[in-house]
Amino acid sequence: MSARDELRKIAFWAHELSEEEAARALKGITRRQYDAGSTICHKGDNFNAWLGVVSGLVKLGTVSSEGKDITLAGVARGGWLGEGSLIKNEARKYDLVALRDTSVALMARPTFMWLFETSVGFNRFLVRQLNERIGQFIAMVEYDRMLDPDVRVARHIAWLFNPVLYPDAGDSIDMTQEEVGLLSGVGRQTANKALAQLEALGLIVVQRGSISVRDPVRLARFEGEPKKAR
DNA sequence: TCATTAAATTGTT
DNA sequence: AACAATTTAATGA
Repeated sequence: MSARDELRKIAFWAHELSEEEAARALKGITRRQYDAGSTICHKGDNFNAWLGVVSGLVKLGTVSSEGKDITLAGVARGGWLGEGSLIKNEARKYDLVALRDTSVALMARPTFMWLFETSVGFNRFLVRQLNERIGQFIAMVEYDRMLDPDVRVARHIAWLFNPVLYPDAGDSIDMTQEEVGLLSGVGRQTANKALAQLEALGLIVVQRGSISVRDPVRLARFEGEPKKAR
């Protein structure tokens, strides 16, 4: 099997690379397993690798001064993160925690830098990913001011299925309603109601400990139930 | 394999 | 936030 096909199993951007680049990338990647709840890297660590989520779910967050757990984003399987800290060669700004039993791929910093400096395809992927994330953050600021919890929950779930960032995510994700709440910045109880609402609309299917998306397009565009029908 | 118990998750107030 | 109901996991006969 070619290096590119081999790499494709854990990294969807493999098709952007030449055969030589893929071979070199593969050599710089190691695999590691994390149990549910375990910390992959702490804020402030010098985690010298670029991280890909092969299976499971990783939470990006911090702990506030009062010890409250703040979830900033979820990264679904297929997602790659940490290029910012790698490129700038600085300490991690957030904690990374495995929410489920999670298998990750770690690309050593020298390998990452080599790809970054030599591979056009790799940079195409990086730019696409950054662009997508910026769009997400802008949207987050935008809807943060209209506090419809159903919309917040809908967006956050939809983002976990972003086809640009996580093309291999499939259509279901293992998350409790409490985790949905943490991710969306609403209480568990609110998350519960929102999920029920979204399920009633046929956008998702809620199962115990997991959520399946039925209509990703409408879910991402969901803007709440209008008070008056249009 | 089945029954019992503990733990986790969910639905409500 | 607290409580009850439900589902899953773990244990041991």
